[in-house]
Amino acid sequence: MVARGRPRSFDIDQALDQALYVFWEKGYEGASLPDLTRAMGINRPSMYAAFGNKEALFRKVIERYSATHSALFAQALAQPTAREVAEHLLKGTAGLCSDRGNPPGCLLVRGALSCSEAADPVREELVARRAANEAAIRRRLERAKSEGDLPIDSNPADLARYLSTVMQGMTVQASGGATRAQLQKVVLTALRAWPS
Amino acid sequence: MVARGRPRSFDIDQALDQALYVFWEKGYEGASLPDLTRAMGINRPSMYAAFGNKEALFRKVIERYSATHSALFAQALAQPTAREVAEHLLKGTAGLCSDRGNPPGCLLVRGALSCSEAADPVREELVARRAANEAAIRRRLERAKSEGDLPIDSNPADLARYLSTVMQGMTVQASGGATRAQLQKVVLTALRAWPS
DNA sequence: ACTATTATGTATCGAACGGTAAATATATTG
DNA sequence: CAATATATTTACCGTTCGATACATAATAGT
Repeated sequence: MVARGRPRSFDIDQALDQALYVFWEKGYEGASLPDLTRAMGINRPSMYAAFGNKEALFRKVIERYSATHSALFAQALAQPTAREVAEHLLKGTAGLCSDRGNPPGCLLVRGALSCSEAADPVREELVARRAANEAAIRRRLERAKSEGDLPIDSNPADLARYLSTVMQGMTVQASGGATRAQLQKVVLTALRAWPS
Repeated sequence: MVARGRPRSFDIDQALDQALYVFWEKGYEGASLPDLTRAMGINRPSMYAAFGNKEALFRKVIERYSATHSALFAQALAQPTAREVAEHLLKGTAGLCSDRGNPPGCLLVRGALSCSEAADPVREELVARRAANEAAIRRRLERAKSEGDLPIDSNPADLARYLSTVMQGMTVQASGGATRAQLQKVVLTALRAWPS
């Protein structure tokens, strides 16, 4: 498969990164095509030729976002104890949510929490990805419990949901202007609920 | 001040309630004027005559929403101990977030978490109201601390932010389909972080 | 050089957006 | 019964939305 025709004048991944930033800040529906193409440095037909349409672009952006951040996620789940898993997840989220280089909070939450019917497929995709992340935490905690790393009366599903809730809440906090130091204190408080 | 001219054919508060429901479900930008006027049972010029424009309508809806729910809020803050304040806030939020009669979660979070620049004033209004609610919790906990109802080494601001974070996280959870039972378990876990 | 293929730039599409002008309907006041 | 005042209805405004048709530019293969 050799390249034919006029070569593309922009880098796909670089353009996706620019689009990511816009979607992250404004959400799926809040980001207009002029917003996106301006940030990407291309014009509309080039975007449609390369990515299909707005929704397909968003899905590719989400895919890229997840791939980038799954490393941090996987690293947290790879911690030796459940307690350290929780710590890494919460502290990592606090760090991400207060990274001045990015819009505040998590794209999976900000992307389409509420929207018009037209964006429902996108909203459901984000719901599914949040659920998948929570399920991954739950499975890790189930393993921890079977290893005796969590008390016999603890509930991995409940703990996973609690962690997800606090992480998602941090996105709202960050969107409201919470600082890194403030989020880190939230993490310390939240960890006091962890079974010992 | 006596009524003159043709009388209004609809009830203002009832129309606001219908608009509330639409904004609650779709957010400020996701709710279109046809969505709103259809739910309100009136046509566009009547809406503009009665409320001004879409943003003014939203602000009146928010005002009404806050007034309705401030009762629940005030009741929680009126609990005798800090522990009971936290319990009431979290359990009340879990109940509200999983009320099948309403869209899932809190309007102050769902209304405009991320949006286009055009909706920034509305987003900032919601940020301010969330901050005001958190400040009210903080003041109640400061009082509790001064009354010896909270440990001397506890931090009311941090605890208030933690409660806000969990409550806001529950809105995201509810938007993702979490059930009442699941949210109640989140509350029980979250309360284990509470200082004794 | 010529053809085939792909990307880009311009100019535009129909639909939906928030918002209104103007005419008509329904009430109170004198 | 006018005269006045407000509400509703219809039809429409200009703008922005996501998405494209079409002509032009730039590459590879023969």
